Amino acid sequence: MPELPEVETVRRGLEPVMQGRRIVRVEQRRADLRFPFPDDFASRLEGRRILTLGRRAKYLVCDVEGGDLLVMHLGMTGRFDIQLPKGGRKQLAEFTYEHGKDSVHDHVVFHMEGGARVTYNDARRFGFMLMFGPGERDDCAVLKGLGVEPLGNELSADYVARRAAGRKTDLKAFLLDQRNIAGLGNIYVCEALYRAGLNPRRKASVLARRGGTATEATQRLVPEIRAVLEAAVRAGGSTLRDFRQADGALGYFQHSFDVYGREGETCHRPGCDGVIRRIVQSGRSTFYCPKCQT
DNA sequence: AAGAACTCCTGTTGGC
DNA sequence: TGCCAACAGGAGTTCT
Repeated sequence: MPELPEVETVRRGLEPVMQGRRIVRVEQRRADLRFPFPDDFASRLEGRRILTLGRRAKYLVCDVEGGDLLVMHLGMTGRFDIQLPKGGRKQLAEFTYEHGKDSVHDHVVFHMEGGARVTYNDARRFGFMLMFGPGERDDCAVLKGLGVEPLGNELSADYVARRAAGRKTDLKAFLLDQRNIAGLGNIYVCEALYRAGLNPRRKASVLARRGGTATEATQRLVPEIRAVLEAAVRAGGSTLRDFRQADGALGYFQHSFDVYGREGETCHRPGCDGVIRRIVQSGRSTFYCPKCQT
């Protein structure tokens, strides 16, 4: 659920309490999420420092002291809550930690040096945590096949044109496929296609080269993907159902949606009086304006 | 081999 | 109010 902007928002929230800090203790409350936890999950982390807390696409990636790579994915409903010790260096007993009513879905608690607690909660358990040793990290399966990072320099009209060549799938599915561009999800694909004025049902091959250069559609789409993601990161992500920033604050980009969740409402584009439609593609809702997305 | 369908799991929402 | 079906931000696996 969380797409790139939400994961980046979570990363920024966790960074001050996790990066460079030692994990004192790990409470692992069940054997699996979407996948089983790694063997010795807790013991491989306890007593070790998180050297870096990074993000790749929708994954949180931690370099752990000693050479392990910790890879975490939030799935649809994963979130982290941070509890800080009241007044700084106090005892655990003095935490103002209130178990939410859904604490049955608190699956992992990281107790950090300095007293912060970081709790992973995930109702649907589509998220996961995996670890890769020094010899395994280079071919870590979940990260290996990912396409380019949309906010990085590798995303270009040429790259997209190359990936889209000969593809018979529609634009929506092409952009959701993490092997092409890694980090987009249902919401931001809808929003980017809207901004670029492209109909989600068109074939991905409209993005392929014509006569040696990327098409005008591709030239339009690529900057819009960047723009919508950057704006969403600036807004702290989008809050729909469960998403919160790690400090409990709400993201507010959902107020800027042009199409997502706006079925039956009027198109925002100046001069367009289209009505936003919802269709189903690849089993997921697509929202678009049939009048100005062509 | 690409593309589509199915699957995991729980909570919320909307219609009757 | 209760009940039930539809739906939810993801993505690996399995089919055709």
